[in-house]
Amino acid sequence: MLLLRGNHSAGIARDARLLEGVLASLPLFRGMAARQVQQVAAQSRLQSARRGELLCRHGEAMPGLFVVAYGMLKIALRRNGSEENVVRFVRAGESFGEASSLLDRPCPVDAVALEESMLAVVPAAALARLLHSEPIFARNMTGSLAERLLGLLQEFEASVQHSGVQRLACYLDSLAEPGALANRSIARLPATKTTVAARLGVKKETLSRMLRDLAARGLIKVTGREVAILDRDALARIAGNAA
Amino acid sequence: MLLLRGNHSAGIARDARLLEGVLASLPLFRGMAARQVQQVAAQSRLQSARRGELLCRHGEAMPGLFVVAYGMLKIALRRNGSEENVVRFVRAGESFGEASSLLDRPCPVDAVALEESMLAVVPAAALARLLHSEPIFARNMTGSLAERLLGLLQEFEASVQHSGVQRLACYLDSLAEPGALANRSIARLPATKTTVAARLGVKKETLSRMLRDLAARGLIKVTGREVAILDRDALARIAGNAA
DNA sequence: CGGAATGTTGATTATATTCAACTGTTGTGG
DNA sequence: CCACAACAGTTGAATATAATCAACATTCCG
Repeated sequence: MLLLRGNHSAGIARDARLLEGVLASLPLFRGMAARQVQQVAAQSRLQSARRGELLCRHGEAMPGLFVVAYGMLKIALRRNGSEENVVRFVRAGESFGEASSLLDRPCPVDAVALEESMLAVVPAAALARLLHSEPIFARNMTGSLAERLLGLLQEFEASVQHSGVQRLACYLDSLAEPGALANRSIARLPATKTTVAARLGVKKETLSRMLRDLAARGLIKVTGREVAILDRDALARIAGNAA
Repeated sequence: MLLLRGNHSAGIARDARLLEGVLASLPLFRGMAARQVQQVAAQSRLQSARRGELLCRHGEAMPGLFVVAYGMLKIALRRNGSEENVVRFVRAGESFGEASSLLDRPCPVDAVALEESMLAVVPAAALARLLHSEPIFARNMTGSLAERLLGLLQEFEASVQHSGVQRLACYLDSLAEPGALANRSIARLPATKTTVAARLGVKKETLSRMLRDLAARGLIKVTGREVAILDRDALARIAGNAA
């Protein structure tokens, strides 16, 4: 068992509690006895990651299920050199790597920390054991995988059938804070514009132009990563319309 | 229990056997006792479909898990009117609808029979029961969903990062018969060119032009739905290269 | 503070769509 | 069995969308 903060027993105890807490809050372990979750935690390890650190490279063996305790990751498909396409962001409390861990397949994507992050890593072997011994876990897992599948399908649909602006409009809407007045809101981009562009499946130049044009039409106002949404209805109309 | 061929008891018996055989051969039910599979079959029904028949429309309630006994389906995303994008073809022995049945969500896609087909339909409720009572089934289901997820991810990758010709080259290669000489083979398109175009994420005109150009370069020879692959290596090179 | 990373803007180009006209194929009812 | 309508496929020209290239501006950490 590798923990991070060396051999100070106080640090270890703190880490163990963190690990347990992170796992317990995951939908995957919902409904399981606290003792069971403790056992899983005992088989897992914590891993910290600095900004830009690669947690898992495409084609490498999958170390296991990653759960984000704090920080944020991007899951990206890479091609020769610098071109990449971000599939999704993984935020605190979310996980990735279920499918390839379960099937013991090499990692199909790159996972990169976008900021200082802390992760719990549950080894594939532990997952396999749980899958056989804990029916609740197996059921939770089917649910999670099914959710992920439908989500990816939706992503696929958006990327294939919507234009760049449509995807942007839709994405901004999904980021919009629920509060505030009906037609206005604030969206805070979760990463650099370049990375958000990759998430939307366009180049940074294209995103820049799209944002400029939406701003010129008075629908939004961009200030760094803050995007003030001035006319949410119009934005939704763009997101939904053909062309 | 609705069976198809009316009340002739011989027909019913035949249908019951067909149903059972179809389910038993499905990876999802691997490792389960014959008696269990029989029970599932008893809760399921057969459904025939003519060419072009819509089995399941986007947004409608999901009747359950569909398993193709014979024939072929396309799973497609539709947008206003006629535009569509084919996610995958479902052949005999394959299934679809696991995820949305399990989560009891509306059907995320359209499913259309491409030819005279016969399907087994396992109601969502039966799946839910199995998931709770049969640990083997739950495990099989995680495996199937994980496979599907990785497959979709790969599909996603291809569609986002490869150009039209690359996707075509890759697809032809995947259809190529393994036999014959090393560098030559035959690929038979599973559907009309228009549908294959939708599968590749391009319009029929674009597919037509791409095929013409590949033929002009001597890499393939097209005769109706038959595509003779004359230089498989060159094709693979196109599929793999950037641009 | 200074250099690297990030973002903007314009000009040009690549890729695929759309529109339109036409040809070929298929399956069905008279 | 043929005629004919519906569907499927081809081709060219014009167009849309976003990528690429290049130059410059800004921001952010270290």
